[in-house]
Amino acid sequence: MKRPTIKDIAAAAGVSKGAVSLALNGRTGVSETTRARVLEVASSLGYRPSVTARALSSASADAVGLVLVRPPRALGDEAFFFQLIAGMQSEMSCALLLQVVSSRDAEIELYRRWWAEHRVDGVFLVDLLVSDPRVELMSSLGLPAVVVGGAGHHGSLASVWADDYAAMTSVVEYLKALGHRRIARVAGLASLLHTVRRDQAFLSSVVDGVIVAGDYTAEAGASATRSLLEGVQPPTAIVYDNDVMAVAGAEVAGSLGIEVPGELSLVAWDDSVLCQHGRLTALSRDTFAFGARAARALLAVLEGASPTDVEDVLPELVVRGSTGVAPSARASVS
Amino acid sequence: MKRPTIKDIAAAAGVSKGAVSLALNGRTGVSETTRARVLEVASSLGYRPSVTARALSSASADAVGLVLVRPPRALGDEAFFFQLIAGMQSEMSCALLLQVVSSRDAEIELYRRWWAEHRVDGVFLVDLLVSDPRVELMSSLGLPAVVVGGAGHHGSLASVWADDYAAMTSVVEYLKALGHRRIARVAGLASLLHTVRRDQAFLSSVVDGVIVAGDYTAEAGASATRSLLEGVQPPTAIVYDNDVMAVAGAEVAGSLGIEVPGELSLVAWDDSVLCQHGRLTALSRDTFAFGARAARALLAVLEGASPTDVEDVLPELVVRGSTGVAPSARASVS
DNA sequence: GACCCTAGCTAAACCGGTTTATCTCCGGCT
DNA sequence: AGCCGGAGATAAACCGGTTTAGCTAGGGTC
Repeated sequence: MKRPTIKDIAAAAGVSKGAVSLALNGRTGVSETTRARVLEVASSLGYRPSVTARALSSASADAVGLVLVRPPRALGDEAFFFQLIAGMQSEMSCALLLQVVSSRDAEIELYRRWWAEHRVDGVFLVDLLVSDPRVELMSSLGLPAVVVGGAGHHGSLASVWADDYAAMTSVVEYLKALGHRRIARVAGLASLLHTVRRDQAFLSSVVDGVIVAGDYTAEAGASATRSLLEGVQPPTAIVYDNDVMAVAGAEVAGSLGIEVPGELSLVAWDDSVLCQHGRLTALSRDTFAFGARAARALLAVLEGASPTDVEDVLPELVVRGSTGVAPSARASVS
Repeated sequence: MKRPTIKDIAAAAGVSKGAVSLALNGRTGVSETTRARVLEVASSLGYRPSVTARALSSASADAVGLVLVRPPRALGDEAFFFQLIAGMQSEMSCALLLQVVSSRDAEIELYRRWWAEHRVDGVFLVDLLVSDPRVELMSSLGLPAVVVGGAGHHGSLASVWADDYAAMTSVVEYLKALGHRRIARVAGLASLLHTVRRDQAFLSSVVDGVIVAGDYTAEAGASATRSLLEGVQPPTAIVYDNDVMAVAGAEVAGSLGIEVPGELSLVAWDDSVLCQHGRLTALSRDTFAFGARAARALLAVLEGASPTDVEDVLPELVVRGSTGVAPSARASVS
């Protein structure tokens, strides 16, 4: 089986290849009668232009790219990215080229390759680092890109982000209002920009705070929680950087016989079915909508709009059963 | 910035384009000394071949495709697909072209397009229907494909599958051994092949069974469970077709004051963090490994191996707190 | 020495489009 | 009548590779 090409149409319509190209792309240079005839022939032959061929002559590749740096096995548990991708897809008519690599270097190499090969029209940049070489790379390559989730301005790149600083501050204020003073934070990867941002917000608004590093896995959440609770001065509240660590932490607290929220309050960052069923108070944002917004931003850039920074709505704290008045505060009240 | 092309290398090495192509692809027709020189020049210039251009002359597209038919919003909750994709990626060196569409027709159209445009070297087919037009399409197009999750033989296509029939039978036998007689099944979409297969297995091994249709959403799981439990003769055990529906069902049972597993046993199909935290007995399979296996199968087909049917390991029943001896059986014992 | 074969390379066509240069024809203006 | 301009079309170059046909030089054979 063989698909019709532009040459077949040209022959069938009795015109040249060039004329067909002009006609199909709605450009001037052919008469309306000829254009109509060409379109007629094209549709009757079931013609579909080849993106591959078109990409060769420096036009659109009809795809955008996303590279995730992560051990593949860990990826499956992170609903965040899948939600994000689903949201992106909802706003995109073109395809998404997705590849998972295991190192930052491989990621950069891949972006170079995709660019060199005209494989994508633009890319999403996620997991922004504190000083991210990709930002510089994109502008030097001239590859349209949207920074997803990195607060602040990034060179000439468009970005879509949520205000992690304000969100963290609001969480801490909420806990402080409940009487909590000794508050702990189980953080995500220290190399990520939003981790630093949340760290800053946490430290500047908390009274007596401690930060433990984590890596988003259940194991990290459990061990961090254990070390915090078995320490000399255990906190009365813990804020986790994702849902998986928070649920694991809740389990550890339970196994240690510590009552939630009576003796310990827990907050998860990013809501999910997991938090809903664990009755965990969580900082909720609509990741699907976030992805959709990112996709729109990228499409806008591809259409020539000047890159803008779009701030997402502030994450909202969904209070469930895992947070309550601090034990010390309650003691002084009673 | 401009990437070096084969022409640049030819000029730098003082040979023709054709010779460079032969040299780079390890084909005969150039002397070893010339080949060495060309490779030298190529690497010093940081040359990367353009897949786009290569695809034009009917070679590899260096990508495989996956189309998901689903309302995008619903996708994010289905950890199954993300696990699957993560597993696929772990075994693939090439990129995955992913697109979510909303109708079966759009899916077929997309496969046609990708094929016509040489955009992918092969595709994965998921969510196999009872009589699936895609199977016929693939062989008529000559597009290499792997059927993922559809038990049985599908024309000339390779397939990777788990034995749903045997798995369902083992679940029912397990429940029967616990004394359950009135067993219900909350099924997935009736159009899917594996749903039918599970239905058949369920009906042929159960004594007094009833099947309620669902669509994998929490809402469907909840309403199906409610109608079952509020019926005249409520079942003593329910088997759900996925984790989301099972967890929702457990919640409904709780809100109705029905004790699990005292009065009602629950089993989920496909294990997940959700089941682990809900202490739900679940039929567990390694979806990540399943995806990896599918990827290997596709790569094998691309390399010219004749298509084979690979049977995945049988899902394993992980018994947790949601299943126990049937109430009637217990009554007769005491 | 004539003949043939083959290794090693080049030139050119080809893939399916886009884009530019060129060519023709027709109408309007002075 | 002569000139200019623009619309409408074509041929050809181009994108970056692959592939094929053809050319040349050298070695072996009789």
